[in-house]
Amino acid sequence: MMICGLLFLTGFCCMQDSPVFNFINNLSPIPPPKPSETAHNVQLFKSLDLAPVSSIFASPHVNPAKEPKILIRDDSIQLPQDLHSPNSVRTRVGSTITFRMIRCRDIVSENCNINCRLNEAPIDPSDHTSNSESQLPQSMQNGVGSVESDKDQCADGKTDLTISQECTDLEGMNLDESGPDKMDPSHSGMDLHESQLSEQNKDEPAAYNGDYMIANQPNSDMLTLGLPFGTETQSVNDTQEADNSNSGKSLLNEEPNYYIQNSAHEPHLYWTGAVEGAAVDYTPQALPGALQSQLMPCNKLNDPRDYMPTEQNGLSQHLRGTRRRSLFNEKAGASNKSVDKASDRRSVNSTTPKCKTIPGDINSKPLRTPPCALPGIGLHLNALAAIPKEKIVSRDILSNINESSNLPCPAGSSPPPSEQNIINDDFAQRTDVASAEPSSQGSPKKKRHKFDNGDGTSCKRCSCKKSKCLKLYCECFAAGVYCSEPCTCQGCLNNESHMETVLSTRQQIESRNPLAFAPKVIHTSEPGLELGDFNNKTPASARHKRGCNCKKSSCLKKYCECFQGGVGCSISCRCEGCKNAFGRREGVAVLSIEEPKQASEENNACVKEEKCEIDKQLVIYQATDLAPAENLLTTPSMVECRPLACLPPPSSKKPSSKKPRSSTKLVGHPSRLCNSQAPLKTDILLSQFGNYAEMVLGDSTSDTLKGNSSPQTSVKVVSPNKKRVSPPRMGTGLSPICKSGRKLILKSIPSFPSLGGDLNNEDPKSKTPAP
DNA sequence: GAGTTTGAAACT
DNA sequence: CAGTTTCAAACTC
Repeated sequence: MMICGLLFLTGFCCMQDSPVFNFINNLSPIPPPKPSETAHNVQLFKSLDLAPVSSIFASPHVNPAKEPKILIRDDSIQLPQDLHSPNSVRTRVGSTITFRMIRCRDIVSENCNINCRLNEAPIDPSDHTSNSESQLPQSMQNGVGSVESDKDQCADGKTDLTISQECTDLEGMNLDESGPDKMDPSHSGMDLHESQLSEQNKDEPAAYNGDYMIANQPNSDMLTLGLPFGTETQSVNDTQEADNSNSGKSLLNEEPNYYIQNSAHEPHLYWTGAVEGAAVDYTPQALPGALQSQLMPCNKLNDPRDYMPTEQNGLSQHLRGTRRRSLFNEKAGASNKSVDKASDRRSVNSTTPKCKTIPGDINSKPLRTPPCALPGIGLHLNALAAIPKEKIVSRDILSNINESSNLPCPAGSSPPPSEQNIINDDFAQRTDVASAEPSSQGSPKKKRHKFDNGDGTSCKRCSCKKSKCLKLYCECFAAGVYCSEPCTCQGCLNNESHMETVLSTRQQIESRNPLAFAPKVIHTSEPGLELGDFNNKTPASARHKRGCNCKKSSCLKKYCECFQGGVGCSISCRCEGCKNAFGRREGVAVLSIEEPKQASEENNACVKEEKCEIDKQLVIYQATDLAPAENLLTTPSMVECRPLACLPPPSSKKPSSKKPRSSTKLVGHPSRLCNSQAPLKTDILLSQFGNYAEMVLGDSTSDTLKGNSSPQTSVKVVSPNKKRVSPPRMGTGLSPICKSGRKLILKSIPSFPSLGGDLNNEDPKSKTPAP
């Protein structure tokens, strides 16, 4: 029965003709990439599969219009019937993006909560199982949205909540999952779960850091989810009811506000949402990556699932992690290790019941999922998986995303993780890069394992001492995220409690340099145009926006932003003796000639090595069709879309004071956006989002996300000889994730303000805060 | 883990 | 805008 139901749902979702699909398409200007379709399907599928229980009710907050589950959940929540009505559905759909974002948030927080509950709160396994089981069938029968079934499920209490949360997580996860696998009926169903579970157990020790868990609860949305353990059972029902009143409205009607508020209060939440949104925003090239990254975050979110015995976790993570990961990982063993570790952490943490939860602690560093955490990834790219509470997005994820995005994009491509991104931050891109370096340089040791996404989106862990984390020196601040637990900073003011200070500081910095928070790597809409094709392989499309000024590092070390970002140096660079493996800037040859022969020789050697590695990576990507999208490498910077950065200085943006290049497009990391957003106040955030999104979407969307480009771009990128934007940045995490979902998100997401001059966007003006 | 190096950011 | 200082990451030992 379940299988049939799943198949039915997936089929439904897959159907382009389906109202949902149409609706989605209408929403987003960007043509949904094929992956997206799969993603949707996947999501639906997962929701059903993974969480039969989940179907019960996702967190009341989140009601993805798209997903039947969500609807169901809402119903369970007692949302107004309107919602259920076709109309209601549509409304939701319209707000889908928002919802999704919320969900991401919720997912994270929820996951945390869930974990805590699971661990801490006594739960009757029998109940849980029974619920889940029973629910599945119901959900199946009910189809997308049987309210009643949901309600019933909800009635169960804790168990239900957990389940629902899981479901939500799953949903989020679904996004991540690219999906073909998921789509497969074979995979779907209990079988998958079992296999996955077993794998999960193995792979993921499970210990989730309580820290991660901690986060969101304080917020209203999360409140329900975040109920104190002790009160969980009762609270569940109560909360649900309360949520019903609130959630129903807020979610559907007030989504924007809701979203914003949450974000404002809790970076995490904000992040998650941001992440998705970010994905949307990202340039086309970036988008794919971004989407993935977003998904990744979601995946990371999934991590919580890991805790859960449920099969779901296993599915999402497992699939993602193994496959995607493998792609990147293969590239750089080191990176892989880092990723794995990150994943391990998560799993471990997740498994461990402990929730450090500090229900109320907003300030406390939000959960960061370990950047590396991303399923496949470690996190971040910091971001998602690990998403620090505040930073949520792990660069790992981002990195993953970025990487994926980069690959495909290269031609045109794009972007970014730090963390992830994502969640993470360290992951992909940076790791890749790092890995590349070591190989070339042979200094494997040291690269810090930050969870960088590549660009820092991923979980960044700063260790600021004097800057109070209010300067660009601070990665967290620069990434637009609040400092979180992993940070070892002193006198940190980059937290929610000092939100105003943070914002004002950001504004100051932006007023000084509108692009200060912009992604460091720019992807030109047309590769090679502005920047010109440098002899090097790096596609002109992705270049360091500003250019580096390296002198001693020869652009072969992370000191070089270009290198760090996995992009070649561009004309704008003022570096000396540039040996950037990703592409030397023009004129470098001359410089190199001038330079001592030794240097040149060394450089060449290094370059060759790096190239080889890169090529290998590229090949890998090529090999896997999906990979490109997922893996698209994005430079870390790319990954990092920072919403905050996007925020136009309140007063006025300086047109392009320094760096902005009219033609070039900024690629932001989705994850990053998310991150940045978190810290930002809602108003600002909203406005930023819109603009930012526009910026990103404008050009890039066409390329990567739209799906049009994806294949081609990926291929181009891959082109063996040329080192393109090295995936490196992208971070280890390949988070294929959110490919499809992202698009949706993008549209829904308000456009972000364009960055200074770079962005052509109209947005700055248009910024219209969300209602 | 401590210390050094490096280059961006901040400041003047 | 240029030069200097400050800063924290990257790197080395």
